[in-house]
Amino acid sequence: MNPNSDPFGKVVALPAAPRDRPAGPVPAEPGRSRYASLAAALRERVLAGEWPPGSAMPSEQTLATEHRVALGTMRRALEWLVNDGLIERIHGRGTFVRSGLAGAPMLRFFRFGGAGSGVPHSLIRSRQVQPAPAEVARRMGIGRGEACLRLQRLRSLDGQPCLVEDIWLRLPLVQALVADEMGQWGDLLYPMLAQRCGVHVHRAVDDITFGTLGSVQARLLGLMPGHPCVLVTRCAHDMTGCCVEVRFTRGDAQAFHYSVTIT
Amino acid sequence: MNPNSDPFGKVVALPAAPRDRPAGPVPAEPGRSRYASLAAALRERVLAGEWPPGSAMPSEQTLATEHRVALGTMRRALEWLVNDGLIERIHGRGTFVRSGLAGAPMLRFFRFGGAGSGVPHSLIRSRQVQPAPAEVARRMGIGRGEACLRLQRLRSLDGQPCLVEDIWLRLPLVQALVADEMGQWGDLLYPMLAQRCGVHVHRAVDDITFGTLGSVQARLLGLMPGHPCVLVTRCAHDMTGCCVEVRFTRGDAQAFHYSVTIT
DNA sequence: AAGTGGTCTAGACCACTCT
DNA sequence: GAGTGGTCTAGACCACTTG
Repeated sequence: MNPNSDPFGKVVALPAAPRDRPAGPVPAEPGRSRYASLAAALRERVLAGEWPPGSAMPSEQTLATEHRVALGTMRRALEWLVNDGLIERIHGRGTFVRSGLAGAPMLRFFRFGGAGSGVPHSLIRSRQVQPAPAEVARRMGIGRGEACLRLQRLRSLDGQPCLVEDIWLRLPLVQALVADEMGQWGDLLYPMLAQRCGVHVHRAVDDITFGTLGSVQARLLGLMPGHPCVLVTRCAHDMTGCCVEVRFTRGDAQAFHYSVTIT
Repeated sequence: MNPNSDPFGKVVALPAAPRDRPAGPVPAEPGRSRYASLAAALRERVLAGEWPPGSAMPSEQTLATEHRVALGTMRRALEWLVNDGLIERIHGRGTFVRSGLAGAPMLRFFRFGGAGSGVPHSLIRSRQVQPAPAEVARRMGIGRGEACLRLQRLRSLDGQPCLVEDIWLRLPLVQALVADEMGQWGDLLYPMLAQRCGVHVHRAVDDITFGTLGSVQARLLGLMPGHPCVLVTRCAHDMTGCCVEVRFTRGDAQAFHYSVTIT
């Protein structure tokens, strides 16, 4: 594998204040391009919180000078981080650390009759601190039985229930939500996680499989028990790669549709 | 929308032999970067067949000289075409026009018990020239009832039938297959299309929905009629964007799985 | 007007592949 | 060794946003 295709595997130990380094070009490690090293180094600084999500980074010119590389090289490194989804650049304004996914709408997997207002309404059916079952623990990378915050949620479009969700959140990361006033919660989970817990969901993996509805789920959705359903199992990660959420979403298989393009 | 995000919308009329153009830099159209124009121009030359699929293009240095731009600018243009999937570059060897998808395996949507040899065995159950039904015609962008080559195929893994396929191919593009000796056909359709018809599948869109098996399909798969199934509807396009295939693939919904990552 | 990212240049040098 | 793509530099100029 080209060592540059994943510039983040190995990270150079860079002094906190690169200005203090001796003169001369950055020592590019053998077999690794300079911009790959730069990208890895910058990534570390972002993850360390030097520039919090949503804030601006120094200009490319400043960074290039700091790291004693040509502007083009620094641009190349920043480009990597853009493709990686860690930062975004806005012409004329600056370079910003991304504040995470606004939402990763489950609805993109479904096509329900109603035109829909876009974001479905969320009803929290229950909130409990519970020990993680085996699958959740495995996916979250924690010990079986460790405490999680569990939310059971029913989502509706135009008053019509369409998705049932079983959400497991990592503690103590979301401790703030355990006793929080739920009346204030919006319809979107991730913006709330960012706002109330400082947890920024940066990447989510959705696993899609087929199954049938249990009796409780069926009743909530107004369908028959055993009705075919789609199960979307999501693992959401923060910037550092830590899994902060495992979610099981079920919806009518009839309403499912998804499109994939191959090139 | 940034006019550079799709550099192929508008194409500069370039003389066939750019060497003959008057001296001076390429006239970048207003609001369009030079490398975007270059990418569009090169794309035209590829589509026109100047360098057939699988063959090498001139070196970046040669192209840069021909088009009277700096090397870096030409590299940027070529990079576009790489991301677009039209060409690929190999360090030390050259730049090549991609010969199309080797395969876009349907099996990636399924997880069947057997370890599997990778490519499933293909059995052609029928081959007929037939008028296109409404949906096929619509997706293929042809008139309803126009003649297509229809293949019905059963795919098996380790001797176990797993997928039924209903394939509609555009005529007269695949005319060579109408009377061809089927015994010679391999298990993969696209390499054969390239070899026997000169049709290179460059992009495929798969639409996934759920449904139930008809009686014939069920019998072929060894399942009960009405059994839940996944229906993958594929439209395959060649380099020029022309839809050359519409395919309906059905398999056991229980075996379905797919993973999507969001960033 | 000042500061930011985006484009483009011209050239040096390196790494890889073939013969 | 010749030819290819990949990296890196140093600098000019343009386009966009903000005060």
